[in-house]
This record gives sequence, C-alpha cells and structure tokens, in this order.
Amino acid sequence: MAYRPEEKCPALLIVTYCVEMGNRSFSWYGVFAILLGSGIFKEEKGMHRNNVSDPYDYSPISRHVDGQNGEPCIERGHFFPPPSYYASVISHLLSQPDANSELEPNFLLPSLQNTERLFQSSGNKTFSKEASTLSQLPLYGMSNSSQFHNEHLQAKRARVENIIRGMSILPNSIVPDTFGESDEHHTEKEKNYRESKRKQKPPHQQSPHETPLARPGKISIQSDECLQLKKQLHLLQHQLKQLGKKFLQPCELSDSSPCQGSMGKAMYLLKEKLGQSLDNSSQAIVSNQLQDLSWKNISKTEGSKLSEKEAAVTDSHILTSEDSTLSEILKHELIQVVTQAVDSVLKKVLPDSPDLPSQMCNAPPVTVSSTGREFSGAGEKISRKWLPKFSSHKASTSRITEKPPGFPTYPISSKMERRSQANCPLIMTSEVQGNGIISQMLLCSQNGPWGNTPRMASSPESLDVPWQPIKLKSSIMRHQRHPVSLKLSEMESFASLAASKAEFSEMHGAVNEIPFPSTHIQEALTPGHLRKAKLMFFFTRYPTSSLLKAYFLDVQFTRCVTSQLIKWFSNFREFYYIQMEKFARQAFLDGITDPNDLIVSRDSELFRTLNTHYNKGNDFEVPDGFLDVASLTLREFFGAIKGGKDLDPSWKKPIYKIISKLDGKIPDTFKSSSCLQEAIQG
DNA sequence: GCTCGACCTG
DNA sequence: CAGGTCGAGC
Repeated sequence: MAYRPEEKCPALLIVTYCVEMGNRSFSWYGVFAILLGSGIFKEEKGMHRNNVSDPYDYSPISRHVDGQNGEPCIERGHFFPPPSYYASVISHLLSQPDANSELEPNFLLPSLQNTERLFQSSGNKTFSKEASTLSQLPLYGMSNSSQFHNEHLQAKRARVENIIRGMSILPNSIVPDTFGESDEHHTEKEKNYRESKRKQKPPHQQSPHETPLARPGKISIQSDECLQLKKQLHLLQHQLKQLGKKFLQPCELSDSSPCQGSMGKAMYLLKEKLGQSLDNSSQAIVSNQLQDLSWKNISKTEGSKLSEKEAAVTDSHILTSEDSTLSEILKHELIQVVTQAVDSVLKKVLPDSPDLPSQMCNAPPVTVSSTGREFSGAGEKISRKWLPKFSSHKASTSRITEKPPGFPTYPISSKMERRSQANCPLIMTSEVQGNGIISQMLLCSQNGPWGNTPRMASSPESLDVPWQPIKLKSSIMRHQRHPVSLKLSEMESFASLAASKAEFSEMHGAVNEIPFPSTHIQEALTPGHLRKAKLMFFFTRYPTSSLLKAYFLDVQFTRCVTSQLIKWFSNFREFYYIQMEKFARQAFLDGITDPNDLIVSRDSELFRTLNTHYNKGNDFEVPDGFLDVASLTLREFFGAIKGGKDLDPSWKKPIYKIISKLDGKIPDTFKSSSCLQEAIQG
C-alpha cells in the first residue's frame, strides 16, 4: 500500500501539539481520539500544514530548533501512519466498552520494542545512529522504506510512536509531567528541571531520560494504564454526551432554529451513514459531536462559509453527492471547533510561549467571522449614504436621489461594529484548568456569566435599532438575551476569577469598560478611561492637561499618562476631522451649494459614524451641542472645499482654530470615578 | 530649546 | 491607538 501524505491524520497532529506544547492537556487525547475514531475527522486539504508552501509539511515539530546544534530537530516530512491505522486503534478502543478488558499495548504500539531500543541508545545527539535500526521495522504500510534511512526521519517516527505510547499509558488526563520517569527518579530536582525546560521552549522531543518507554518490563504497568485510558475514554464519552445535550437543547426548542439547516441535515446523513459502520457507543459520540457542531452553527451569524455548503446541501445533488457534502460540512465545522478550542486552551495553558498557538500551526485559516466593518450594500438609501440630513423643508428640493458616477460608498460602521461575542469564553483559572476542555465547556455553558451567549448569538438583537440614543442601555445588556444588570459585586466576582488585577482590568474593559468605582488612584489608564475620554470628546475637542487632570481624578497623572490622554484626544480629533472632510467633499460632489443645507442630525450618516466611534455602545446621549459643533465643522470644511481653499496645504488650520473655540463645559458627573454610569443614566 | 498639534505610519 | 516626525509658536 503506497503511502500518501494526504492520508496523514490531523487529529494526531493536534495531539502532537498538545504533547509538545506543554504536556499538560492530556485529556485532549481522548477527545481527538474519539473524533478520529468516529471517522468523521478528515483532513481538509492543506488546512493543517505547517508550511503553506509545502504540501508535505504537516509537522508542527519542524519549527522547533534543537537546543544543541541549532538545527531543526525534526525536519518536515511524512511520519504519520495512514489514518486508517489510528482509526483501527480507536475503533478497537471503542469496541471494548468493558472497562476491565485489557488493551494490548502492542496493538497501539506495533514497534514498541524498537522504540525502546531507540531511546535506550546513548550519545550526545538526541537520536543516535542506533536509531537507524528502526528502518528495518514495518513502516505502516509504506512501500518504499529506503527513504527512511535518513536519521531525521527515523527520529520523527520514533517520536510519534512515543507520543502514541504516551496516549496509551497515561492514566491521568491532567498530569502535566506526561512523560515523566518512574517514581524512583522523580526527584524534586528533576521535576524542577522539566518544569523549567518546559517554560524555556516547547518540548519538541523527549529525551531518553524522559521516556518511560525506554524501560523494559513495564508492560503490565502499561496495561493498567491502558485500562485507565479506556476509563478516561468512557468518561469523555459521557462528558461529550452531556455537552451535546446541553448545546442541542436550544436547537431543539425551536423548529425554525438554524439547526434545521445544513447541520441538521448533516446530522441526519451522518447518523444514517454511521449506523452502518459504527457501534452504538461510537454513534453516541458522533451524534453528540454533531450536536455540538449544531450549536456552533447556531452561533454563527453571518459570513460563514457554511452557507455555501448549505446551499450545496440543499441543492438537487444531495442524493448523489451527499457523502462529499457531508464530509465538507463536517470537516469545516470540526476544524473550526478544534482549532479554536486548541488555540484558546493553549493560549491559556502556555501564556509564556510566544509562538503559540495561533502562529504555531500557521493556523488553518479558520475564519472566525470578522467583526470588522462592512460596507453599505446597494440597498442603502442614497439620501443617507453620505449626508447629514438636510433640513426637512429643503430636503425635497435639494436631496440627491441618484448616485453620480464614481460615488464612493462609505462604511456604515454603526451597524457593523457591534461586537460579536458569540464565543463562549473558556475561563481557564487554576480551578478549572484541570478539568479538561469538555468540563470547561460544560462549566461555561452552565454556570458561566456568559452562559446565555450561544443563544444570544443565535438571535442577536436587531441591528436596526432606532438611532435615537437609548438611555440606560449598557452594552452588557446588549449582549444578554435577558438583560441583567451587572452589579458591582458580580464584577468583583469575575475579578476573583482573574489571576491578577491587571487581568481583571483587561477583562473588565472587555466586558463593558465601565470604570470600576474605586477610590484607588490608578497608575495607568484603562479601557474605561479611554471610553470616558471618548465621551468627553462630545464636549471638548481640545482639552488642556489641567482640564484632564480635573476630570480623571482616579488617575495618577504622570508625564506619560498626561501625554497619553493628550494623544487620545489628538487621535479623536484626527478621526473627527477626517470624517468631516470626507462628508464635506461628498456633499460638494453631490452638488450641494448652500452650506446651510448641511446639518448633522442624529439620524444622519455622519452622526452614526461619529457616534459609533466615540460612543460605541450607544449608551450615552450625545449632547445637542456636539451636533451643533459637528454641523459647523462640516460647513466650514464644505465652504473651504467649495472655495478651493483646500489647495492650500494648511487650509485646515483656520477650521481647527474655529473648532478649538467651541469647546463646551463638561458635566461634573465626568469628574467622579463612577461618572460613566451616572453619565449613562443621565 | 521646549511644547503642542497635525500628519503619517504600522 | 501609539510612535515618530515636522513645523509653528512661545
């Protein structure tokens, strides 16, 4: 049987990542093994390559550098047995629901002894020349063994075997020292050594000291451990079931829910197919996986490639190409789920590793749908595209109703910048870290403060909210299906989950950026301060440093802080003037002649743009004074453009001078550290 | 020489 | 949003 690199198994690749990146997330093995064993995890062509330009480079290891000689310890290449091999392994596991039945270690590890021989070999090099004996071994059906005479390739193979062995012998999913030696060698010193070694670099290969596999006479122990692995698999099955149920519930509640779409169809198709080949246990797993996928699908709001797939499913080819369709859907979804999950967890588990994990795999371009800006579609009314609304009595006469050639389309950012927070955050505190990913997801689903998130995502708040300011409408409420005030105590409880104050500050900003009411003088500006500064911009465009000091009483003003605040306002002005110029030019191009036609009202496009920038949550009522200033600014720009003054390089300066005199009084509520809530509440 | 603000860039 | 540059004003 010819070996084809296309047959390499991504699930095992991911497992390899887990092992290498810290030996801490062993429970993943079970998950991926099940995914693999289910037969539904197939490689998306090119998705998991380490090197995009190299169709054969699937090895995350290849980027690691050997600490001794500076060379890549393992070159890219083909070292994975075909997936059918692993599939048979997993199937074997799954087909033995009896936890007491022992698993033959050699079934998992066909070249066990030779691996041992490899690791028993001594020498300065990690893989000595003795390893070449491996080339005499069966090569997983590869027809041409000569290519494996290369030392590096042998090393690869041995390494993968080592990983597989780790899978088979390790009972505890959360034991960090996955490949530790036996107890008698577990001196504290060694533990520390491994710990530090892990921190220094992602472990790219197991040294002879670190592999228990090099020790003969361990088969019985390994059998016990295989037993435990099986138990773990069953536990994972159970967790998967729970997870699936959890996520499928909202799907089943509504007939019109999106799970009736492609994923529902995919589930049906797959269940039918699997019924022919998998035993009940496997079916349950796969079914639950699909439920999970359905949930993921629900949480998608737009821009999913799946919609294309969905179209493919619903078309008439369904009966003739259902296999490929099913495969496509599942591949896409699985890869997304797995990649995101891996990234999330590894980021948390190994925060010190700079090249993890989004970079580590040259990640498959799993597109978490961008929350970036979109541009107005063709349906947008021309009268609102650019313009501050005309005064009503003139609108009928001066409004442009046709789009002139070359009419630029501007972003309607107000709608688009609403952040999609569909992702259920994985809270990786020390308490939950040990529970494995599924437990975490369950935890998140049940207890997490964002527990409603998946459902929210499935039915996001209407984007077409009236553009009038909505008081008391915090962005937290926007993100909750059933608005619940987030009280201080709750915020603090979140804080307790964070490892550090800085982390909380970050999370705090991410949640809503409402300044944490505190008398504590902060040494640095927070996202809350930024938000406050933006709102202050509605009142003042050119604040002095003394004014800023008067309004940021909870900040310890240093030179750095002051300049940062000044810089913020500089950036605010920059955006403001850019928008003014843009809209003024467009008005000019549209044939407006009278500057008095230009009025920035609350439902004008310009206002939307500005409001989105400075008042993202739309939870602050923009003062009328700002509208007046904006209108004046727009007219000044318009007048200058109309008069051809923009030919002068410094034509904006007079405008800046005018606008700088229009600063108004900032409400005193901004002075209090909890000003934002007060300001929002009016 | 210093500060400030606009402008450019990543 | 932050860093750097440049010119203007004092």
